[in-house]
Amino acid sequence: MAKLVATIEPTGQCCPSVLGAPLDAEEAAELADGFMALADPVRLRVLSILAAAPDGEVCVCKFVGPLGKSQPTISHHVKILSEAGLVAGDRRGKWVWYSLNRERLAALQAALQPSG
Amino acid sequence: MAKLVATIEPTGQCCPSVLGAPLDAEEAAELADGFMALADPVRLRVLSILAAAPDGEVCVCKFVGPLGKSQPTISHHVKILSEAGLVAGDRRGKWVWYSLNRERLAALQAALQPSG
DNA sequence: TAGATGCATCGATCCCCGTCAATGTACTGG
DNA sequence: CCAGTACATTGACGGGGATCGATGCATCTA
Repeated sequence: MAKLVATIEPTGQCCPSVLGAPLDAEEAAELADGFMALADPVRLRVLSILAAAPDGEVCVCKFVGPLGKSQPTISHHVKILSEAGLVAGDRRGKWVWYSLNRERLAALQAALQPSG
Repeated sequence: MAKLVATIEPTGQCCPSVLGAPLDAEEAAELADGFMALADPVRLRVLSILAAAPDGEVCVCKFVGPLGKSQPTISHHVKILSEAGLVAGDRRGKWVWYSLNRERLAALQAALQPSG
């Protein structure tokens, strides 16, 4: 096995955590950017659709109808998710297939981990 | 033993999760409200200070200096956290002591849980 | 090459958020 | 009571997000 979860030390910490030591301004700003990307119903639904996709990829056109928003609005939200590192797009001919970055999502999840 | 974690069923789910089945509009809006409360550096630092407090309680006056914001601004953010159910205040004479609602925070954390 | 399709960008609009000074409210102490 | 302290609320300002129609760009197809 190539690499474990970094060899967590008792006192150490791999990522800034809300429940660990008090955050400084920079750490807080970085985490806030991540949660800001999650702070919209449309974006959360985009993520959940991606997570539920059998092959882990969804064409942008599959978001417009189900989410009830215009195509520019969907494109806007997908861009925000992309800039936040939560999704990645892959152009294939006319279509762009987006996939979920589960590591990035796990990092935000870890910031809320009770143990710190 | 009184009550386990609700007897999780393979297909069932206790709370809306971003990584489970696609979220409907209502579930997504509810989760988005929670993450919106986390999407600010000042509020994240308030939470982290509360989490790091030895007795789990911090007087509001202890936020103003370290966070470098005015007293009304701090009061504004604490109110948002309170309305989101993430903190609770307890008035004792002149002072108001705030404490962290770790269950509410854990619920948001669970919504990002990889298993669903 | 012309038209159609999928997606991104632009421009405009509306609304909400973060911030602070000023003020209000509640409690304490003299 | 009155002054002071701790916190909340108000009002105003600036900035940015959410939304959509119109438009631009790339690709496919006839």
